[in-house]
Amino acid sequence: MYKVKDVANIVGVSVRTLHYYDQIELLQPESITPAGYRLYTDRDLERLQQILFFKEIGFPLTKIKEILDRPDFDRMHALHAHKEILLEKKKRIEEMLSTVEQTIHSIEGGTKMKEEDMFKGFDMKDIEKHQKKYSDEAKQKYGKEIVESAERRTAKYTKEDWARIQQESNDIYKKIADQMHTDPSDPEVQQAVADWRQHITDYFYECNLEIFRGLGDLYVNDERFTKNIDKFKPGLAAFMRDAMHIYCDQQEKER
Amino acid sequence: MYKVKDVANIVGVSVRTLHYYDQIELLQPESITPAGYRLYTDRDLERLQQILFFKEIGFPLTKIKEILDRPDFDRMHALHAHKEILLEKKKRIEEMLSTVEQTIHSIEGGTKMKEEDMFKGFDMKDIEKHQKKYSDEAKQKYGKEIVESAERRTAKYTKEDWARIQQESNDIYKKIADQMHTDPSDPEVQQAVADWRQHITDYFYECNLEIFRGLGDLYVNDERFTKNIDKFKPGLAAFMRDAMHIYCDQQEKER
DNA sequence: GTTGACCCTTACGTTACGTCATAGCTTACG
DNA sequence: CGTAAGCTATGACGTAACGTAAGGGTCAAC
Repeated sequence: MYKVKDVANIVGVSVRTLHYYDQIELLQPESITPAGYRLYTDRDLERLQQILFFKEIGFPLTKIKEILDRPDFDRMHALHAHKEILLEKKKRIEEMLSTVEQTIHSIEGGTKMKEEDMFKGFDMKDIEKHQKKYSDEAKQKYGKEIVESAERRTAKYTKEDWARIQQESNDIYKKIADQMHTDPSDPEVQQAVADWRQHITDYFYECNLEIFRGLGDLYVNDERFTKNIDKFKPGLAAFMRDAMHIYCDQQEKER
Repeated sequence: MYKVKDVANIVGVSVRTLHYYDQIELLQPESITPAGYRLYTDRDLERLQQILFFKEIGFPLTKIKEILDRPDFDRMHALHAHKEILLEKKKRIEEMLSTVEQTIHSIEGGTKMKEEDMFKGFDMKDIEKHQKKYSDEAKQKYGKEIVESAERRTAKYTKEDWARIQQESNDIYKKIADQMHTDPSDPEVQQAVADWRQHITDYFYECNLEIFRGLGDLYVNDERFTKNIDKFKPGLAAFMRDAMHIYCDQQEKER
């Protein structure tokens, strides 16, 4: 029979932790004295030890309770699922690290990094400017008419409209960026690309396949586009161009 | 002038988040209507964008507030410090992953993994067994007398005593493990090693330099010791042996 | 019987919001 | 001009896993 502090010293946790585990019914001492003192047995200590093992590998206490309270619980499945979670977390942290390092690097490099470069454009003016770029480029390549019709349409948009449009386009970018580990011909990617073309058609101009293909090229040939797009994820611009080409090839074949 | 929902849509955060940022004075709208509506300006949006950048790389909001509120704040230092934190987290997760994978592997391998292998010894009996190992080994190498005197002493210990002793020895292991990035000759390490010898002398037997040095060798030559010690941190056993050797060399020189 | 070392419960603080609940404001429509 | 839809606001509780008092019993020893 061990009292709280004995247990705490033996396994190296705090008394508070034992109180808490008692409270959430994760580890309740086998007996209690008339004075209310918790008395733990060796069996309790074993359970605690198991709790600590699962805790060490990052399981939340609720899961641990499930695992320990139900002997039929599929530990193997739990471990695999948990591994996935850990891999996700690791990826997140690695992304953070890479961003931090890039930031440190670009400050050290004396580039001094204007904030406009550092952050994605977001407000109405930025979106307009962004669109202007498209327009100018498009003018040279596909004639004025389309562009002017686009400008007539965008001129009417309220700031709420712009917000929604921006949001929607961000979503598409993100969806594609999330699929960069697969192939540009992947059905999910192709669906997102189709959405992207539809988005442009809906909000800016009738985006035929010729224009769409040219737009894809623009993404890698014009560094203003490349930089902006690659902010979502490095390499996204090139990936999108490939996906857009594949999309156009397939559409043309279908006719 | 944007209302909360406009801002939320534009930058992709929730209204609640904006309320919260207002509350903790991280981002307060430039003006408020008579009805209490928050009105954000472009300047506010820029600040929000910066907040999101630092949040993305994992800074806590309190730090972000410091960074943004004080233009003289050393961002470079903050970034470096933050990088360290991220590296720590990454290490933790990688350790978890490795343990999870080991566990999965040993279950799959049909080894079925007895709990004694899976968990560190912790209770009184385990500690005693653990000590027995020392005793047996010591018997072969340094004769019975010392060992028997140790056993006479340890026989008197209560479970509280054992708990305290175990706790203390764990602390020493941890202290040394924490210094593994430095050299075994590092003063802090050497101090901990001295503590370790004192610990053994205090609670088990008069640990002279010859015995102490031999004990260090045991830590890497006997896998029962190695495995137990390396549970604190892989490589700890070897590191301790090196540190103990250096300690003994110095002590012998001083005479 | 009085220290001193333990033990107990209660309860707030932590992080960054999500999720109601309740209620006031604004705007478009009939 | 009334009203319903769609905003907005302020609480306030919940989350995870304890840390940290506060205030107050218990037990063994001197």
